[in-house]
Amino acid sequence: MSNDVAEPIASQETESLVKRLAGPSTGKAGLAIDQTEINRIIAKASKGSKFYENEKKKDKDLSERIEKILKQRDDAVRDVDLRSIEQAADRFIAELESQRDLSQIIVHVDMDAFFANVELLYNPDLKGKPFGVGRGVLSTASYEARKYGVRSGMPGYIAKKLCPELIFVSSHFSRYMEKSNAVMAILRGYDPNFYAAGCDEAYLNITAYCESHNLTAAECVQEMRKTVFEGTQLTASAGIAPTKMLAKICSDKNKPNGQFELPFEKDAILSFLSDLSIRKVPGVGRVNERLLESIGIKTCGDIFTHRATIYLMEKQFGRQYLFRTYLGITSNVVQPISRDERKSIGAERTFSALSDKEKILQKLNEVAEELEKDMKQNGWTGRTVTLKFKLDTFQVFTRAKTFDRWITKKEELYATGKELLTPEFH
DNA sequence: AAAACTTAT
DNA sequence: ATCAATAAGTTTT
Repeated sequence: MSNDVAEPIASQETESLVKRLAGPSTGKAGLAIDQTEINRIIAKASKGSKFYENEKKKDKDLSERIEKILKQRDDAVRDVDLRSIEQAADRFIAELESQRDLSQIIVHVDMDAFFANVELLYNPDLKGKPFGVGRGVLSTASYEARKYGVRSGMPGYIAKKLCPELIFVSSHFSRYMEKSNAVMAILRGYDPNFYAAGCDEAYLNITAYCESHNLTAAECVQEMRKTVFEGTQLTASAGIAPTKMLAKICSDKNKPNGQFELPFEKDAILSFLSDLSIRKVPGVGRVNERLLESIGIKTCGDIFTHRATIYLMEKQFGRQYLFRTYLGITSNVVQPISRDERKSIGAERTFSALSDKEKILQKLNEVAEELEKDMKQNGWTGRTVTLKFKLDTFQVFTRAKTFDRWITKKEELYATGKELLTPEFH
């Protein structure tokens, strides 16, 4: 360690930018020992890069957007009787409260450091060591690595700065899929209608299972996690609550290899939420976090304090969503995604900047071929072709074209992509 | 409908 | 020096 620890953050580097550079998963996951110090190292490591400059611009744009919203709020709040707005909000909230349903037992199961723990089974020497899965950008990090602030989605070279002993392990997707299938097969036994949210997490409604097996929710989930472990050698954490949102938040409470049950009572739910960071709420990412923070909302409990502002600015903040979040009255419907609900399929590649048009078109052909292969494999098709392209400045653009016929062949995909891309060459 | 923006794994 | 791939939903134009 050198004496740079005390080096102050450059003045133009706002707090929000430093936080932004630390990546989207920071703050969602539990905080490491000294997140401020970690953020500083990350900001320093990425400083001056094109990525950094792009993030800086996005941060500035967001700050301006927030300023505008605050002006709108000032206009909206002027000349109104806040007391009566609050009463209107209270009536709105009371109406939502009357819809509370505590009858369903929802579970969110979340595999612990999934990719990392699968790799551990194939390479036990990694046990106890900090390692990350993936090259370039990490898919996940072992718990030892997380202590240093290493996170999924983090570029390897920054992870290495945070944890110089970090070991890089290549990813093996077929291994993860095999384990994922094994886990999901076990979960299906507890709820045939369960919803797999990605390869390492799932939502279940275990109300019927508990009833027919004469088990409490906690006993059922304990047994479920034990069965998963015996069948796969992998640990899972779980949350038990009356809604999907609450179950998901609870699954984080005793991670790894633990479970947490929220009492199925209104007051317990409200107090659980009251000091919970708004960032933990599914759907609140780093942008909405800043938006809400700007009007004083940092926790779910703050939603009530600022209910008048939210009520007045329905469009900007979405009062139904926020009031439901405050109450913990959100969806408790668990159902599988049926195949025909699929909305899009895509393929993308990142490569070092090319100025040669022919070479770029060659890349386009590659993704067209891969996309055709993926579509064929599963019998999918579509009528809108969207071309997405990213410059070396990290700016992202999309161009789309909708047809009145189904597009399936790589030749059509390539031709459409080329047509959409050509006007962009200059 | 197209493009941008946000979130999530 | 170096920051992904994929999908879905929302908002704006």
